[in-house]
Amino acid sequence: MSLRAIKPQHETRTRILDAAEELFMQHGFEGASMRMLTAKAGVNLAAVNYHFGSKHALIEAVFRRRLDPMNVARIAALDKLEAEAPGRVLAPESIIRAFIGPGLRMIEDAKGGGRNFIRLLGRTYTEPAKSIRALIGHLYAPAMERYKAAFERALAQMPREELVWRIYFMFGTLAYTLAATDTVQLIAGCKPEDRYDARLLEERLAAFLTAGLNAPLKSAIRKAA
Amino acid sequence: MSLRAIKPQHETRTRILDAAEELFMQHGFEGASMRMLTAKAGVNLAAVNYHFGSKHALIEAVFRRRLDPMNVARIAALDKLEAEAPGRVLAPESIIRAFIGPGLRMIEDAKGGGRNFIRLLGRTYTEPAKSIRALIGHLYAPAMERYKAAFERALAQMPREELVWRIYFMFGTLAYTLAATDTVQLIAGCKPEDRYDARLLEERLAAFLTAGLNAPLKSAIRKAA
DNA sequence: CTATCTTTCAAACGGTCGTTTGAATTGCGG
DNA sequence: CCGCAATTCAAACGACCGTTTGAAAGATAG
Repeated sequence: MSLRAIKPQHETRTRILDAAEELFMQHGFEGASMRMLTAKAGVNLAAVNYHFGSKHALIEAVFRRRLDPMNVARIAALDKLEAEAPGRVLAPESIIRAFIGPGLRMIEDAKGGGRNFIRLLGRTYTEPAKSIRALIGHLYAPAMERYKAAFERALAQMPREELVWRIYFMFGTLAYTLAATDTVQLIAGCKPEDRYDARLLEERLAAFLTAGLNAPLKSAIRKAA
Repeated sequence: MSLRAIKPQHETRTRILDAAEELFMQHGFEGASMRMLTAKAGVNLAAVNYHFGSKHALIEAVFRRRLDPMNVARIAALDKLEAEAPGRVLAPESIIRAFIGPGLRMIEDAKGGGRNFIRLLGRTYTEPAKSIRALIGHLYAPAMERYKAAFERALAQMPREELVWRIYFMFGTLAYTLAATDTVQLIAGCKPEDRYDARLLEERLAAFLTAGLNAPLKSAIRKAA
C-alpha cells in the first residue's frame, strides 16, 4: 500500500516506450523485434500486444508521446511571435528559429531519451513504409500549416512555387541534421561531441537556413513561377 | 546460335539488380525479401545467392553499379572546373553545381531505373544498419575528399569548423531532396510531377545551397571557431 | 555425340518474426 | 478475507525469413 507510488499507473507502458524509442532508433522499425524490445524493457513478450495492441500501434504511441507536445510548442512559439508584433510582418529568421527551437532543445535531453527520439524522428522522414510516413505527415500537419502560412506572409513577394521548395529544402536540412548519422561524420571528419551543443547548432542552422530561404531569385526560377 | 545476342552474358544478374533497386526503394532492405525480389525479377529464389553470394552482397552490388560511375562523374566535373581556371579560386556555386549535377541528372532516367536508385540512395543516408551506412561512406569517400578540399580552397576565409557544418547541411538538403518522400509533399501540398524537372530543380537547389554556404558569419559562430 | 562446366530449379533447412492463448499472479474494493 | 478485474507469464501458433542442397537442364568445347 505504501509502495504504490513507486509503481506508477502505467510503468510497464513507459518502460516499453523508452525501450522502443532507443531500439527503433538503433535498428529501425523492422530491425527491432518484439523480443529485443521487451527484453530491454524488462517486461514479458506479450506485454506490447496487451498494452498497445500491436507493434504498429506501439510505433504510433512512440511518436505521439513526443511529437504532440513538440508541435504544440512550435505553434505556441509562433503565437508568441505574432502576439509580440501584432499586424507586423515577421522576420523569416525568427520564424525559422521558432520552428527549429523545440526540436533542437530536445537533443539536449539525453537522459530522458529525447535525443534518441530526435534521431529516430530525423530518420523517419525517409522511412520506406508508407503507413509510417503517413502517420508522421498526419501528426505534423497542424503545425506545418501554421508555419507555411507564416512564411507566405513573411515572404509575400516570393513566388509560391519557389517558397514551397525552399520550405522543403529547409525541412530536409533539419531532418538530416537531426538524424545525425555517422555517414557524413565519417566523410567530413567532424567529431560527434560537437553535434550536441544545441545552442551553437541552432546558430549555425538558423544562419544557413535563413540565407537559403532568402536566396536571390535567379531568372530561371522567376521564369518558372 | 543466332539467338545468343538476346540473352546477354549476365542477364539474370541485371534482372536481379533492377528488381532489387526498385524493391529496396519501395520497402527498404529488410522489408524487401528474397522471395519478393526474385519473383519480380522472374528468376529462381536461389539465383541471388548463386550470383551474388548473399543478400548483403546484393545490396552492395546495387550501390556499386550506380554510385561508382556517379562519383567518377563528380570528380571529372571538378577536374574540368579546375582545368578551365588553373590556379584561380573557384566560385562556391560552381563547385556545388558540379557535385549535385550527376545526381540530379540521374533522376531523369526514369526508364533505366536511375530514378529508383536516386530515391533509394537519398533514403540510405539515414539507414539504421551500420554495415550499410559504412558501405555508403566508403563508396563516397574519394569524391567527398576532393570536394571538401575544393570548398576549403574556395572559402579559405571561413573557419574550418563552420565549413564542415555547412557542407553537412548541404549534403542533408541534397539527400533529402533526392529521397523525395511524400512526407513533405503531403504537408506542403506540392505536386509530385514538378519534382522531376531536373533542370529547374538544379537551379532551385543551387540557389538555396549557395546562399546557405555563403551565409554571413554571425558573432556566435565566429566566437566558436 | 560426349564430356565438362555453368546455370536453373524445387524442396527443404533452421531460425526468427508478430501474435495469441489460457493459466498464474497481482492489486484492490467491499 | 474474499472475489473480481487487471496484469504478467511461459508456451505455442502459423508465417515468413535468408540460405543450402543436390539433382535437372542448358551451354560449350573437343
